[in-house]
Amino acid sequence: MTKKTTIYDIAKKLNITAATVSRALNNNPKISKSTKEIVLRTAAEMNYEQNKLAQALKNGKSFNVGVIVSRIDSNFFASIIRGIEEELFNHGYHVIICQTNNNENMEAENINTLLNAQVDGILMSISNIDIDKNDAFKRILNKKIPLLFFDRKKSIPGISSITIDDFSAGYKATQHLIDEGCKRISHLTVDRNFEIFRDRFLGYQKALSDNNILFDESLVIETKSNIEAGKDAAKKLLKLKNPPDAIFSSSDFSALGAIQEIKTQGIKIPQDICVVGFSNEPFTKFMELSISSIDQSPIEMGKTTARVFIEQVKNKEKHIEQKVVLDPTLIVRKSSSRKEKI
Amino acid sequence: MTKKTTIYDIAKKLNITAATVSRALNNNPKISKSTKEIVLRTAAEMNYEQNKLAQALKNGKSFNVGVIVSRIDSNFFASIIRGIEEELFNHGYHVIICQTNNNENMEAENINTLLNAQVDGILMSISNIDIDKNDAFKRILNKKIPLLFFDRKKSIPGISSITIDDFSAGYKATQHLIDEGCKRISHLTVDRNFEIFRDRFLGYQKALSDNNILFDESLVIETKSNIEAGKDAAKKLLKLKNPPDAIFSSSDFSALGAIQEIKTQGIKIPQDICVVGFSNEPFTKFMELSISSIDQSPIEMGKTTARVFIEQVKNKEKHIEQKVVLDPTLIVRKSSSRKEKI
DNA sequence: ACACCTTGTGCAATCGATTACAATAATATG
DNA sequence: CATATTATTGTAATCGATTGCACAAGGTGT
Repeated sequence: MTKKTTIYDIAKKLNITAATVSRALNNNPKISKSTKEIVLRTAAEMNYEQNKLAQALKNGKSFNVGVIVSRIDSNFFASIIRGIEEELFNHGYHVIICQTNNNENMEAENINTLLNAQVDGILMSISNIDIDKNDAFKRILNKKIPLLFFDRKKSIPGISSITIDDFSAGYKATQHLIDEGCKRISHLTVDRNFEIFRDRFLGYQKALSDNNILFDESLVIETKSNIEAGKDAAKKLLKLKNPPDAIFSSSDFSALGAIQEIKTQGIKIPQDICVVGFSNEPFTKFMELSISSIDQSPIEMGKTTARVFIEQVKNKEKHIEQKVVLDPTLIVRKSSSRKEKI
Repeated sequence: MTKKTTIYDIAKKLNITAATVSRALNNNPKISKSTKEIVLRTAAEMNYEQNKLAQALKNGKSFNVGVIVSRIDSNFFASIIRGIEEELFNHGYHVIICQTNNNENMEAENINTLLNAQVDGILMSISNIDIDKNDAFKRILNKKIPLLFFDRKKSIPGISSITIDDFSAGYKATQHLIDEGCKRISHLTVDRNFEIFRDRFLGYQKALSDNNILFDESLVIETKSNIEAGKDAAKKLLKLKNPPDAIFSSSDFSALGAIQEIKTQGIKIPQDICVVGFSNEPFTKFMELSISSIDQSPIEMGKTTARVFIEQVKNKEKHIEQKVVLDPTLIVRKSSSRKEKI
């Protein structure tokens, strides 16, 4: 008796039609109360469980949503996914996760398999920039299922996105450093071809000019987002004839690397150099020399993404493009607190 | 033309049957080369993509696997899921994630919805202990789909599990502390009703007795796995007439809390008190006073879990119970290195 | 030239649920 | 009491792909 019971089994047992059973289970008003009762009771007795697959095939709705990120074992993405899952769960959706490892081919492959699996939508943080040539994207757009970008977006007409205001984040961080008395502020970025990194950079630049500080490209270093890269960047900066008195990094990891290198060289943080990171990774708070950082409220970002998706599913017709921009929060900690706020 | 093309569309265009198209696409040897060629070409031209849902309904195989954890935004679980996803992707499976937040009802609910979604297997880290009364489990067992436990398991005949050797981990950590010269070793645990915590405790006990150190229950504190709890535990311990000279914590977070409290009280680590945590959370490595910990190689655990699942799917008949026990690694860092190894 | 075997396709049922339309029974209306 | 109306249930097609069985055409052997 491992065979699962279907509505046909119930129908046979009650000498009625599968159609009636289906209607009774769906609480169709056309079915009499007595029939509904007996069907429900019998279904329970027979341990009936709806086969979502059959249902999905019939209605063209799988109640599965694909989420694509570069990697899930990053606190930022994991938190976003947590938010997405929690929100979608309440609407009966399941989350299928895919990782690209920043590989363009994986991205395309994931999109394709998700589409074949008939997901009802795809939520993704884009990993590469030159997607246009990639026709996996065309497939999504051809199907009418919602596509949403979170965090890393690409500007495509009609496609909604949920991001934080990276420009504002860059501005806030820089302004804060200026407020702490810093004059020569360096910026560690990753790749300014990406909107998010360019915007952070632009915010940084704007804050400088708003405070009449001359922008100096030699203080900007493009580097990877890891500790080693941060150390290397710090080494370069400290070798300058006129080294910086602050570092605003687009990554907590390179910020940490920079801090380690700076301390190794006997330079004091925050007295000699202030440091602000980005993403509010858990470790920034735990350090003895806690690291100031920009919080992107990833769980909220995930929930918002999910909510926008739900909206789009409900209003199939009005495919309104939404560009939700969340406000980042600067979290000031010891690495940039000369004034003993904390 | 947003309508997706099916094998029927291809069939109509070529004046053949859908059956033939299906066989051609599946490279069935009964189909002539010429037919195969034209079918494949036409399929490509028409942008045909297989509807996995229909296929799943027919074969009873969805190629979806459910993964249930308490929360995804924990480095440990996220890494496991990363491992699972990477491994299963190569076999064409997708991963559906569910979170229970350690809520027994959510656990049951997730299992039920996953089963209704016709997943081909469920991989989970169990969150509550008294599952027996819960009949969601019976449903899994009644269906013949594989159920696997990772990390937190429950001993159920016929059910495989992938865990680390928690006893060995507890033993190693304790032995290490003893080797560093510690005599009064405290243990922070969470809930010894869980196998994993009990085993760590038992390993701790065994190491003590193997070294002729008297076990003292007053040095064992059951506490939550967070920083505050760790601080509180440390306070209690330091108030003892005879305080410990080492702490082995079943959680990196409470270890961190304990460290913070100990330092606040002006006591030196590792000179006065050595500390070893558990899980090798990323922050343990980043701290200036880096924290010794037990690495559970979560990615490997995830991959192994996925592999065992694949095996079970392939040998449907031989439902061999496997109990894979991975070897934990003690990572010695500053918090317990009196001998300046690092 | 006839029985027989290959090879390649078509026919039709199936997976499980949904739903427009038809049909029947029950009740109401004049 | 006949007809109109309503309440319920049944019939059958459909979603898209798979597959056992039947069948036709061509080839082989005698």
